[in-house]
Amino acid sequence: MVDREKVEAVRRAMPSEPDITEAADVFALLGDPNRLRLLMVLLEAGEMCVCDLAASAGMSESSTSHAVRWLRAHRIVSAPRKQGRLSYYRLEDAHVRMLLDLALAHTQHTVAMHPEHADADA
Amino acid sequence: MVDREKVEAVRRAMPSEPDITEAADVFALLGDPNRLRLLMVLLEAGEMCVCDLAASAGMSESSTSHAVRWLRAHRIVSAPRKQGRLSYYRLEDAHVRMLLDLALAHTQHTVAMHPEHADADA
DNA sequence: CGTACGTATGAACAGATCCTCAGATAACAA
DNA sequence: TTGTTATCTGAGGATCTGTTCATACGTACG
Repeated sequence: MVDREKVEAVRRAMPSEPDITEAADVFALLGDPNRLRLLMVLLEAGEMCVCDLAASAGMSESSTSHAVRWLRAHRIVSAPRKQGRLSYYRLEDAHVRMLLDLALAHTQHTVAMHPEHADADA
Repeated sequence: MVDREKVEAVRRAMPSEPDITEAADVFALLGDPNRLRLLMVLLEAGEMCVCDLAASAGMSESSTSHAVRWLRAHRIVSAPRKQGRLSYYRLEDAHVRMLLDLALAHTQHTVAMHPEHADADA
């Protein structure tokens, strides 16, 4: 008992399959707490080497390296700027930066709506 | 060989753990192509019953129901408006709506930067 | 009442995911 | 050179995810 007409209209307006899977890939990348933490660290720090990333995100250097590799493959972080033995990474993708900002705004939403935590006027 | 100072500064500026895991949860929800397709359908259609959602997204009604249940648990889609045997769902979360819009903008980014596909001025 | 339909739910299986461990590579120092 | 450090990479394995199948629930219509 499907509304053929409505369904057809919606299907025509849908993004292409490759676009959907690509978007889903990016969201999935942000969907892991450790990777998300790494990206938040980069958002804050601007540029960091693997060992500092690991320390900041509280994860092992190995899994950090794996995660960064994954993010690099999707052009979310840059290729490393190598300085001696250190590899410095940066956030590359402006859209992802916006997604992270939005997520932050969402989490701070409650705070924003209850500003009595700040020194309001008393 | 960790830069203690930098790491400490970043850690202090980080969002709280619950906020990060909550954000990661939302991103993970959007990270599945089928769920993302369902949400895109809702973004386009405004409101839809399970069978039309399934047809529009090209998935089985069972997995659609499972997916919607999951999205419902995270307040991303509304509780169903029941009309007879049909359950109508809507996008509930304004932030998620923004995330979806951003994702769409990203996928259409290439097109936007190469407007020669449109009748420019010639 | 009983049947048909739309939806909801649970179990179970296949596939993906992410971590750790171990080893490899490259740059620097002695 | 040899040893040490920072990073990278692959394999193994525990865990999670998402689908399908089967079934149950509630509503409408005879």
